[in-house]
Amino acid sequence: MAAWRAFLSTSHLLERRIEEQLKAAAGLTHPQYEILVRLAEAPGHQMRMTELSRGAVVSKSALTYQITQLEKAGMVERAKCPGDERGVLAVLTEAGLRCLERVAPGHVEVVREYLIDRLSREELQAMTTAMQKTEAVLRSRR
Amino acid sequence: MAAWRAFLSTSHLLERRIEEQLKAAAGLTHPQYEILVRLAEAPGHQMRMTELSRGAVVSKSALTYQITQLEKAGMVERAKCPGDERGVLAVLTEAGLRCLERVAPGHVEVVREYLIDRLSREELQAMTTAMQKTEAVLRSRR
DNA sequence: GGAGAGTCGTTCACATTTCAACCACACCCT
DNA sequence: AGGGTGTGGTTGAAATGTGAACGACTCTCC
Repeated sequence: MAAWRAFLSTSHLLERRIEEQLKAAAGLTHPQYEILVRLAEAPGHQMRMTELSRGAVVSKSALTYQITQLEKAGMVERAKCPGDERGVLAVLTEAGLRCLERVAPGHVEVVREYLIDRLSREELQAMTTAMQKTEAVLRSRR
Repeated sequence: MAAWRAFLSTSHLLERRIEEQLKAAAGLTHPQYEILVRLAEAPGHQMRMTELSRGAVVSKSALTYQITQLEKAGMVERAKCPGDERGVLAVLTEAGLRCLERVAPGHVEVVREYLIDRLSREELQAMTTAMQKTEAVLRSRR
């Protein structure tokens, strides 16, 4: 259980640290940042709402809310989904992409500083496979 | 960065799974459960508010809220702190302890099922030290 | 070709978290 | 003593998260 305790505390502390950094750097929340990242990686810089919410970062309704926020900030736009009349596409705007490019280095820096660079290659490897195993199980269960 | 991605997704997914289990088993939220656990472990089943909030589980004001909820549920009581007139002690009640004892096995089961038991001894060890290192750094920084 | 079941995104009501401001008390220092 | 500073806990407003319910659409299968 020590493992679990450490995991829990660390993930919360790290989450806070990241939130703080992102807020300071660009006024973004962590969920918002994750959304931008995923959109930037998607082909055409766009993605279906449901698909986006499956990233485990946010629930469906939280996503609706966050996309609205990002739309107000001019970083994302909604578009009709061709071929599926109910669907909505979230599309990254130019401004959104630029913002992401501006913020990403600082974010990565924090993650490295507190997590990645503290670990040996073996530890990092072990943690990654551990996380991936668990992730796979959790995803398959629902 | 794959490591980070995996870590992030997994912690969110796991968090949801746990929340779901606790809610079903006892109508508790995860933060509430953590509070009960820490109180149960504390000498005299009691702890200062601020100390409790340093566990990284919740912020000060969130703690005030949660303790109020737990008080309504009869699982915790507030008491004056002898020797410090401003202080408040959160005290675990009999009912709170019984509830915890009833719920804990199920909770532990979930954590084992999804995280602990999926890992080899070495992986578990590596992950634990990794988490502890990071935790130490994060705590020292503030 | 149409009924029923499932999916998509939004909305609602509500629970919770955050941040800043606040009051009361403790501590320090002379 | 007693003023300044710090700490402990609470509060209020605002932001965000959740789950259930909804309306619109698609799909499947007869």
